[in-house]
Amino acid sequence: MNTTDFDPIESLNFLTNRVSRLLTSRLKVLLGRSDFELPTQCASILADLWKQDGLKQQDLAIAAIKDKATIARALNLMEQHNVIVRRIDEKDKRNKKIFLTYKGVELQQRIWLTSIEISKEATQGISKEEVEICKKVLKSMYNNLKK
Amino acid sequence: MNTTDFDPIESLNFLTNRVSRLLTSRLKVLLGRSDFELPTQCASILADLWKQDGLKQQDLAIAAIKDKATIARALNLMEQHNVIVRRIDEKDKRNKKIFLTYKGVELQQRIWLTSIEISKEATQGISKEEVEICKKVLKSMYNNLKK
DNA sequence: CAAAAATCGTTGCTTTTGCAACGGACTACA
DNA sequence: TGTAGTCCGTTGCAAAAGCAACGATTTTTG
Repeated sequence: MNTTDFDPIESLNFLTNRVSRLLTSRLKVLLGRSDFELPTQCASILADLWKQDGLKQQDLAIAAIKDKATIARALNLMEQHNVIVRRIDEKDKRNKKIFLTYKGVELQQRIWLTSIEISKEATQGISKEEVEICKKVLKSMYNNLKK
Repeated sequence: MNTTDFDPIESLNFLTNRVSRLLTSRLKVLLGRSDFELPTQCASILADLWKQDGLKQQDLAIAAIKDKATIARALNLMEQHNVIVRRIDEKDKRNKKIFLTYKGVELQQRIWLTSIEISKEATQGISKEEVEICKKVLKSMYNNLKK
């Protein structure tokens, strides 16, 4: 085992971590310009709510791979800003279901458009085929690791 | 623009974020078993030091895309645990150069081996060619976004 | 049917992180 | 040469995030 064999930039852990961080910080900058008054993390939650209105908090915590307390506090903020609404699940009163308000949907649109813009910046000079393969591999890794 | 067009799992931001988080949490679990007494973030710093002993703190902050104060505190911990040594750069006394101790090198080895193991888990069922393309694309994105 | 175990969201506490301000050291320019 | 501006690491402070414990509710089990 030779020390010089290893290069951090060849490690998937390193690469996904840095790219993710750079994409998020770019998102923060671009959203900040158009008075996005919430912490960037909320953008991630909004994305998860995209196709699945009515999720409970626990679902969101799992989807975001974060602690449920962290999600609860983010939702508090979003509720204060009238971006989401919490409603108790009558079928199981332990759960609170999360719904987007009209303002929340608007925010989603803005985040969506901005992410697309950032993806274009990020994949400049890379062929579409290769980007697609990259996404496919990431999806497989996600499924492998998700448990 | 139709709401149903969007699926978060198709977004590079989402994918890199989740895969990175899952890889890191797996790393935390596996290192935890073999009494890795430092916060997981230190593993990332150790990786950056792999090929470039003698970096200054600012370099590490940039490499890790984190605040220099955050790095300084992580280095404090690592110094307390005799994993690294700080030495003032005599040529420019503003800088402190970071060097690994013997114990630090040992740690690196352990982290390296563990990352390889995790990568194997994560890429199970994916062809090597596609994994390579994925890494290549991530590297390009990294360079595009790094500025 | 009753008691034990599990699930969900909240709260308190601690750790981690980033931002801003500071002092010490170097550089550039007049 | 000296003065202003820049760069580096540290510290104080505030925001963000995880862990553990709790009450309320539901499910399981005997």
